[in-house]
Amino acid sequence: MTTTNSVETQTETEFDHPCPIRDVLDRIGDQWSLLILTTLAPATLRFNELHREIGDISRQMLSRTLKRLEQDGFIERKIYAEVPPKVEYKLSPLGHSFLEPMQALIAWADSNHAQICQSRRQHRAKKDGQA
Amino acid sequence: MTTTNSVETQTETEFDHPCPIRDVLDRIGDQWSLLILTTLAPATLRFNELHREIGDISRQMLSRTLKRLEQDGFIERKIYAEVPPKVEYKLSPLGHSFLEPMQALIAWADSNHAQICQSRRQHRAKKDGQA
DNA sequence: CCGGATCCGGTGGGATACTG
DNA sequence: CAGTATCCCACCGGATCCGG
Repeated sequence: MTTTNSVETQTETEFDHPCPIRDVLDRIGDQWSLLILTTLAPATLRFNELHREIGDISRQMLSRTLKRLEQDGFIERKIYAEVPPKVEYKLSPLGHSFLEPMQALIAWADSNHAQICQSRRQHRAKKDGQA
Repeated sequence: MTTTNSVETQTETEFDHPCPIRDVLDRIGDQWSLLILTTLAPATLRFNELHREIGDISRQMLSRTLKRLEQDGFIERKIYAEVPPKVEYKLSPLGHSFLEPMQALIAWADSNHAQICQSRRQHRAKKDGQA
């Protein structure tokens, strides 16, 4: 196993996660990262445009998630020295390349979501029947 | 946006998540699901075999995650009416089909992990330089 | 307009002990 | 062997208020 969380009791876990897959998924698996990336895929957007576009995200989480995505190199942030401030976000080449394999997964999710829901209902039915 | 978490104040969120991608990622994005699936991909395993194989997972989480994966139809569980008990876990067809697009993502993570780490270090360096 | 700071609840996940 | 029950903490994410 490539886990090895052994010694590092650090609260950081910021860089050099030993397992690439885990590392990537930890970043992408959160509530918002992927949604932001896909929203940003077709267009460069400003902060509040993004906020309106996504709708049900708090400004906090948007800000926080954007920062992480930027740190990880998925998106690029351009600040215009204007008043009022203007900040634009866009995907980096890395971000775009990430979305390619991700598209396959998204397509899979779309195709198989119904089956998953059905499976859940069946198990739910069994349980209710027993109880 | 397809989020619509509107009314459902239920603690469950068990079935019928409106957004397929979110739904799938919520299940798969946790610490253990994917690791279990990949471990189970090449071989059918018993509970404790799985436990040893993964190593740093608690039995609780193993049990809990297996149950969810089974409910969602990713794995199948076969109980042998023996003493001592014997339970085998294997991927379902759905589970196998899921791993196909997932492989692409795993490959991507492997290829680009170094770049992500580097990007993190650069940002870290910037911050430290300023501070 | 673009966020940061703070508070606070829900949940993921570990440790341990117990059951069938 | 294959789990469950309980406790407990860390962290994610929402709400709100504040600053540049």
